[in-house]
Amino acid sequence: MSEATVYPRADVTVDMVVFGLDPDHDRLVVLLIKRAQASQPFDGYWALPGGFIAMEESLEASARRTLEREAGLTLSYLEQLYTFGDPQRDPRGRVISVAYLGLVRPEEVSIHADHPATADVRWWAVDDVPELAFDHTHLLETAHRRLQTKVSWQPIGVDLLPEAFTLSDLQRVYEIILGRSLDKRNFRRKIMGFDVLVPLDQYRQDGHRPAQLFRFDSERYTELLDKGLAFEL
Amino acid sequence: MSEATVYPRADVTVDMVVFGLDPDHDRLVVLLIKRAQASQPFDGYWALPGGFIAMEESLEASARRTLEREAGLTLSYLEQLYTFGDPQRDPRGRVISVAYLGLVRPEEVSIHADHPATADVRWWAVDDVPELAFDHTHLLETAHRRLQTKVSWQPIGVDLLPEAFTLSDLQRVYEIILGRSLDKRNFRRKIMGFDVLVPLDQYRQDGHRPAQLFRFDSERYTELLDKGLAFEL
DNA sequence: TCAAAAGTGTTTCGGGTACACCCATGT
DNA sequence: ACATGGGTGTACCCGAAACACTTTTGA
Repeated sequence: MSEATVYPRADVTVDMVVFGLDPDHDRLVVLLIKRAQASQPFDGYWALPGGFIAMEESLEASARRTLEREAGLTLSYLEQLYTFGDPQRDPRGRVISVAYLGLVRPEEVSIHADHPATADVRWWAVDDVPELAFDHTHLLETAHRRLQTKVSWQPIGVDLLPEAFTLSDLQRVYEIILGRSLDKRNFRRKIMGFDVLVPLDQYRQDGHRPAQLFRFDSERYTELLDKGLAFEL
Repeated sequence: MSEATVYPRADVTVDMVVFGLDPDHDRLVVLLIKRAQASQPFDGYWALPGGFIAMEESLEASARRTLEREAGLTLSYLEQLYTFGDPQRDPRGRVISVAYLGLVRPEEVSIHADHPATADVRWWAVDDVPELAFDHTHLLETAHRRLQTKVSWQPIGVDLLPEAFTLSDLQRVYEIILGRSLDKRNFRRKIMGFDVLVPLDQYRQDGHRPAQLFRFDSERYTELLDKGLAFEL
């Protein structure tokens, strides 16, 4: 509620916790950026991608732009996570960070999968990240928890998969995120009961019995929500 | 992630959505402040209490201080709600608002219950608030929804009541917040099953059969959470 | 004695969970 | 023929929801 103000102002940044799936589809990965050797503090540390907000754009637009600029990525899902404003979180001064949680499809993950050892932008397995700059380890943990709870009442698992996917793919996503195995029959019954997956006229052929491919029907999902029906697990 | 920066900076404020209970214990109320007639824009409109963050204090501390300063209130519950950063939300310039959701006990509500018609700080029934300044109607709706969902999996209903309360008091709180009536026997069984209410050696006498008073045992509740047990409804 | 709120158990129903076998394909 | 993942149905159990009467007090 600013009257013409004389208050000193904090910097406002957006930090991004972007999750994807390993090419092997068996681990959750997160996008990190290596800070330049010359940039004090935390030089050489890995950190979450982020950047200053622009004056004329919304926070969400800042989030998407930042990611486009720093990693050339397009998100399939984006939600605001939390705002971190501890006065000590950045040693250089008061920086308030609005953190966002993002998800990408596998095509996007492959963008930085090339030279993992040397590149300064790369995907890291979530349970094997190095020590991060600033309070970013804390942000990452917060995002991971949020993903785990959210996935069980919103079908955001599909945003980690290609447009067309099999039920086993989807189950694997849930198992990876939740960190426990699920019963195949119960999972299928549950998911199909929501009536938000539509079968395609395609099957995946991979040396075994072909698997039915589905796509997520987001209109149907919106209908469901409006009707007050809850997606659960 | 600021390097020594040349970016223009946005203002950062904290806006507070503080809920309480009507003295009659039958409505949810929210604290509003009337903007001075001279303060463009939205002069004379009612608005949520709020203020600029101080450079050396945390966001949460800013929230509590703001409320203390503008209304002399002490909160029994406080949580970050969401950060609103639409470039157009304040016509005077870029203002990013970190919104907080707060709850107060009935003693605090009575502070501004005196001369409701004339005072410039007063409690309003949530489903009867006037048109608010800025995007505050939107903030209020967001907070109200959050309260409704949160109350069903965290026992924050107790933060709207005095230290000592009866089971009927607590049930009424839930009914007011959720907007529907609950079965008395099921409610009691459920609540007592969590083992977080301890009976006091006191009864409330109000012209009818005396009612057992309880207090909320927050240590026990923390234990529960650690054991992974979930409070539900 | 009446009005008003406090307090108390049992039955029913539905969803969650556990569980094992056959099918289609490629090698 | 065999290995690999795809696909399907049923029984049990527990927690949620529905439901009505007795008790205690003040007026």
